[in-house]
Amino acid sequence: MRSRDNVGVTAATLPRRIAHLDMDAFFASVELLRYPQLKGLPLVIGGGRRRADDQLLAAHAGLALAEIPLADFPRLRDYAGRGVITTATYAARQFGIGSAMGLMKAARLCPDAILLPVDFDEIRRCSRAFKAVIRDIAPVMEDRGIDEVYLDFTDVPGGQREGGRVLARLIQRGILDATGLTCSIGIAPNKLLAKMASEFDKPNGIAIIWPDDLERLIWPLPCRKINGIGPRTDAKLQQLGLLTIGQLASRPLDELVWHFGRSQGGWMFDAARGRDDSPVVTHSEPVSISRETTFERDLHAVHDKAELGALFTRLCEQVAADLKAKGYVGRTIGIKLRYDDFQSVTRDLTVEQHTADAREIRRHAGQCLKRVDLTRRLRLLGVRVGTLARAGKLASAAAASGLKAGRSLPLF
DNA sequence: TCTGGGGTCCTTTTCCTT
DNA sequence: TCTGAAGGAAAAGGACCC
Repeated sequence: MRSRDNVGVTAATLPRRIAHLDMDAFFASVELLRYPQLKGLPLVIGGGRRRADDQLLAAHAGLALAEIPLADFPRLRDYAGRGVITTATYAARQFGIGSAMGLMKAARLCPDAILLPVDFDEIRRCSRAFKAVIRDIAPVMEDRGIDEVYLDFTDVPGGQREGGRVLARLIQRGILDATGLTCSIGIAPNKLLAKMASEFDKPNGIAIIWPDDLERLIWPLPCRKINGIGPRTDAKLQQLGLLTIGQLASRPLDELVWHFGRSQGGWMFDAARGRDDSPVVTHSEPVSISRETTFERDLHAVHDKAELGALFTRLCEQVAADLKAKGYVGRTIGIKLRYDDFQSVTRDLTVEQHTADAREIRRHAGQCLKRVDLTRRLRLLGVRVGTLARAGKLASAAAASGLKAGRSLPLF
């Protein structure tokens, strides 16, 4: 029996109703609001080292954005550099273009596709706007990044009606009115299933999963559809002949633990059965703050010493600025390098005093740099600060200790 | 062929102390 | 003094996500 309307039940017996909301093609949709003339055309968002549309905007100053002629938009074929695609519209995907693909490869597949850089300020503004709408309606919200959230409908008034569909519709309408954007919502007894459900009816859809839908709707899906099974784990599962979630669910716990370890094996065993009791987390503190950059061309620690040194300093300054802007200090300072063969290494160092000072960060990060092989060519350099604490709580202690600004050491 | 940037979490290794 | 066990913290790497 299915009780889809739970009018009159007491709070203690309300079944969990968890929603996952995912904005539809968020980055591309935000651009289409500005440039409606691009609707239906192959559009790629990404790159961004150079603002490909700067010239466009400069050349048409005074003209409404919607009136800029199509012929003047930057095309994929004109791009030179190392970027990857953040997102592509369906029209672009028809050419075989997809997220995370190198832009140079995409340019070969569809040279005429329009290329726009990610406008993070605008994206963040839209993100705040749609989340504000949601919070007004369903305040138990877990932020899962720029374009998606989990919601706990269980105790929201009306959250149980039609299994959550009524509330979901209300949220969709509110977001559309406030931002002009559409989203897809999946509702299920837990986050795991809600996340899968939100993909069932895209775009602008609502999908509901009930406990007894597991075999019919979930088990035929590939294992990769489980949030947490990525390309590596999926390849390993395929080697074991486990292609679908149903096949995964057919394996005993000890077999999965044998192949994947206690933690991951146990988790997969539950996930394949649609079990997940993780809560909707409404508040979280950051664990680390970092900045990294991939160079236009591979650099060498000796031959490109000046350039690398300047980049390194800038990364430290950016991390320091980010820490200060967000009100944190940290005491684990680390670096990340990527060599020309794409091998990555990290080194870090935990110090006594928390800091958000650029010179201090550079000094400790410089110590880390001395512990890696700098004879090979580099393609990426990053700086990270972890073991964070709220700046305010430590401010007085730092002042009392008479913290001195560190001397910067010659590096590179 | 080509592979960004900013994160989190987990596992394994290493080092230190008792 | 040497050795080993055990446990914890830090370091390093890897997988995954948006």
